[in-house]
Amino acid sequence: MKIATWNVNSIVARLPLVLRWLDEAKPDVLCMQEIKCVEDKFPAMAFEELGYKTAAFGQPSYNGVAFASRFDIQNVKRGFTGAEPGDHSRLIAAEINGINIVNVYIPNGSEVGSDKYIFKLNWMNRLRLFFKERYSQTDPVLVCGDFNVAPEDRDVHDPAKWVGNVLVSPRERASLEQIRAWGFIDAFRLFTESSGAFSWWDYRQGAFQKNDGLRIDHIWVTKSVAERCQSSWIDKEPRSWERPSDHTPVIVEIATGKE
DNA sequence: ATGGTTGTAAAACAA
Repeated sequence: MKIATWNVNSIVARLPLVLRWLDEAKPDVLCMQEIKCVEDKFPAMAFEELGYKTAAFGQPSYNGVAFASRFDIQNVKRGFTGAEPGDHSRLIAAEINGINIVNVYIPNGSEVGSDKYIFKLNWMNRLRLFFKERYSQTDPVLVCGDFNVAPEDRDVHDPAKWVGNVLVSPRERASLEQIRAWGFIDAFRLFTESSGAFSWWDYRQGAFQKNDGLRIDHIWVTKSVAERCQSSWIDKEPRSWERPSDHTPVIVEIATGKE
């Protein structure tokens, strides 16, 4: 079973690339972030024509998360429990083929110390509590998405250049580690220890051509899922296509016993 | 370079 995560940066603008990638990479599940549209505008039919069911949680213009899956998408949960009006659409969870998949778009944070930075840290704390209240560490749980944090310096092309910036600041990294410590393992790091593997490159300054990127998109799994992970990798190719998202897909292959 | 690029949506704002 192949599960992928991709911040598509507008599903309406990116639909041709997303469909092309689904056709070529053939993941069983694609978790998307930044769909940037309400559910009514989500192009569900285009996914159905490729054999994918969908579930989306959107809002106008910003944020938004969605699943596309060859398997049934069961027990869909949109947003945190106790969500309030005006909350961003940044989390969608569901049970897919026996795995509890939580698809998140963690806030960017803008600048260290800003209101948006505090909002990011608070949102990450709510995410930590979401796992605590909803799942057990022995459950098969997979959380993936645009975490907007590079966990370590080896996840940054030029760490010195990023000191003092969001995505790498110590408080964000500590908050991310608190989430991970509930019971997650970074699936990508089960298979690749080296630096230089990134999932996002800024649109500016030819960052992609210089591989001046960050690894901020992640797939984390609980122990029972980790034991079934067969491989995990980043597919850089869609970042090189015309009119790309600034992110590229991260994939994990999980044994289900049905293959 | 207080710039640079892209998306939404129609002027800033978010990333």
